[in-house]
Amino acid sequence: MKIATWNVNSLRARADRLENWLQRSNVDVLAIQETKCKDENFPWELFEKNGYEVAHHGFNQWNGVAIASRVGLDDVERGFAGQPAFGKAGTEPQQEARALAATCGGVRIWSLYVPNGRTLLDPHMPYKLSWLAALRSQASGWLAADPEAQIALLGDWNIAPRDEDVWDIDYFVRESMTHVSAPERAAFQAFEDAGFSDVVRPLRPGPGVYTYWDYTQLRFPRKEGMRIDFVLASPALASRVTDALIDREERKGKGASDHAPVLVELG
DNA sequence: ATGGTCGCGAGGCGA
Repeated sequence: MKIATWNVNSLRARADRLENWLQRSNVDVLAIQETKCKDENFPWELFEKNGYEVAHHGFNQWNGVAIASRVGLDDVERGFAGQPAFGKAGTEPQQEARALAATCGGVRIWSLYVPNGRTLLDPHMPYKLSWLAALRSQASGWLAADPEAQIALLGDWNIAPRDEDVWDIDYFVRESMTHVSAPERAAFQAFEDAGFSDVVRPLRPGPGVYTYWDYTQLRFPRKEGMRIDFVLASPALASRVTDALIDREERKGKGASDHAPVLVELG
């Protein structure tokens, strides 16, 4: 079985590329982030005609997560228990469309779009950290309830856990950039401490291996990217991994998402 | 080329 995660940066804008990619990648399950649409604008037929069931969670033009599967799609869950909400001062906090789960081929799949944080001093940064802490708390509970559970936490984590995961760590530190700060890295490490491991890095080690390249500043041709999209697997699932791939080719050309798909093969 | 980007949705925000 082949599972993958991809921040598509708008499903509608990426419909043709996504369809082509589904056909050549041969994935069984795809976790999608940043669909950027509500259900009524979702391209349901794109998935159906290619043999995939699909579940979507999206309120508006922001965020949005989906799971497509051709090995079953059961027990769909929108958001996670205790998922923090966010609202600007004076407005009602909203739980954003950033987490969606389904059981596909015996694996509990989570499609996750972790809040960006924006800047180190922005209110979105404590939101990001509390969001991650709340998810980790839930994920620890799933494993405690069943240590043999096959769980995959896939998505855009908006964290570069190691210095080699950005093209120039000195620049990030000097400019007080997000994604590399100690609290963000600690929030990511907490998942590994809870038993969820990055199953791609051992097979696709850095440096210089990235999943995201900013549209601006010619980041892609300059090979200035970030590794921020991850597949974290529970122990039982991690033991099944036979291969992994970051599809850098998909970042090329006109009309590409700024993220590349990340794939994991299970035996 | 001394700036260099997208997408949504119709001006500015988010990444």
